[in-house]
Amino acid sequence: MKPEEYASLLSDAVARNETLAFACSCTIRYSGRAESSLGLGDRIIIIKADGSVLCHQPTGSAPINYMKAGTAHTFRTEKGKIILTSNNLIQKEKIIVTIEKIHFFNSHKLEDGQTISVMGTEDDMSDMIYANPSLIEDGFKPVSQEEQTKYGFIDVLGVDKNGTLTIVECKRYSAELSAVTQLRRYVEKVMVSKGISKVRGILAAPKITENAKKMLEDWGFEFKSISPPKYFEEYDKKQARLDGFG
Amino acid sequence: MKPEEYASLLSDAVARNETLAFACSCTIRYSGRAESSLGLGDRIIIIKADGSVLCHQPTGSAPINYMKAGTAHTFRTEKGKIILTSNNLIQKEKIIVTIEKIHFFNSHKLEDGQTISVMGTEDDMSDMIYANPSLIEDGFKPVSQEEQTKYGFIDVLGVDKNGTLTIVECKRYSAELSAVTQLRRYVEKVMVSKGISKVRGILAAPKITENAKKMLEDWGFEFKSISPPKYFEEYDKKQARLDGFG
DNA sequence: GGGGAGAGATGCCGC
DNA sequence: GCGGCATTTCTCCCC
Repeated sequence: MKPEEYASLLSDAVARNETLAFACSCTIRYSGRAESSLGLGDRIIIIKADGSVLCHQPTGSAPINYMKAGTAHTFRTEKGKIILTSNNLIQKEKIIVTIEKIHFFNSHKLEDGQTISVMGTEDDMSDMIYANPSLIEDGFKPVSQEEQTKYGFIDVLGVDKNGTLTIVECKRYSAELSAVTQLRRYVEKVMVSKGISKVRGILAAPKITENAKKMLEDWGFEFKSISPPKYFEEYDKKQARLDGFG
Repeated sequence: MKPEEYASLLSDAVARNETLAFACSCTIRYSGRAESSLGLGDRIIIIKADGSVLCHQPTGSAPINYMKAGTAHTFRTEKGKIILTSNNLIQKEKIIVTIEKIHFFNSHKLEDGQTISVMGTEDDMSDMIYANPSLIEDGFKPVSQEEQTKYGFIDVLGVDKNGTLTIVECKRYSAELSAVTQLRRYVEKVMVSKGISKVRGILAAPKITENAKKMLEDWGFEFKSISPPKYFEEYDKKQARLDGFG
């Protein structure tokens, strides 16, 4: 197929609000929040009906170039090459793809009204602690969840068995230095805003790095090893033989 | 085409180490670090030669499900449906895609030896400051870049015109609360490790949020408005009429 | 729309 | 491999 024919084929698919997927040999240039340049090679390019575009190299899971919904796309030809210009006026961003050869192309009108449901997040973790406070320690009583402060959001605010105000910061993965400074920020803010001199800080996570643990202890805070809940995992152990998922 | 034929077509393409791109109506289930479930709808699925897989809904720029390189993929049929099972034993992760209908399919062997070059990053910003220290203030002299400390990496370490040790933390976007706590962590660490009571902290970014500015000032630190450098932007203003990029 | 924080973050680099 | 951290982060939620 001639470049001119491909260009109008691609243009028409975009005009019909279809989702496009094609593989090509191309160079890519981006200018916007940052700037990038990529030499000649094979890539997969996807343009969605909402205008978002993704450029993928043949390896790796992250796109090499991309633009958000609301981007306008035009195809033209120049010296036997197809040139895709993707422009987002609001974000002041632009991608130019100079295509030497198209390996394959397809497009289709896609429909999807579903929303993903995810379990095992940090929210689920704080829900679990709120519902089962002894996970933190005996006598711990949650007072509020997602407490708003000027200096940030507190995951779980509670009182320990001695009546001391206690702030719990949850992390679903290994807690690092930034988790400790985050906790410290909340503790300091609560001490000032409530005029209390003693506030406990607890970092709840599956594990913590060495440096973070040191910094945590330097500040008189505590670590409690807790993992986020996973519901499917339990379910799947029982259902593995029924639905083959496990 | 029959489901069985599609299943072997897809299997063969994976076996030949090609990159696959197909659109289908499907349900998706994920289990691994967390767990997710997605009902029936149209999606684009890409499987790369390195084993990485991406599942995209028809809108939005982020994949709804994905797995990294090293994932094994098998296609089989069950009750007229094609079932893709993607398994990563090392990461203990699994995706199951139950495909009702394939809208289009393509695959191709892709080659790409290029590496992207990005400009306007935080590194470029600290390079710029190191090369042109007066951007911070008159008399500022950088001492080292990317100074390693137990509590993190300092972007630019320098001395001001009065000989006071000064730490500069760069952000390429708007500086928020976490940028202030990061700077504070470095300043405190340097004060302790070098036994100095007076260390200046400067946050260099295009802009800063209201709350971050307050916290910054509460801690006696300073803000300096600096943006990351962009080369194409300048070039393109001059070249706009020559290469059409601008 | 801005701000703050999580994410199945990802990817990079350093030790 | 872990750790610390930037990212064209993206996305969500709340003010």
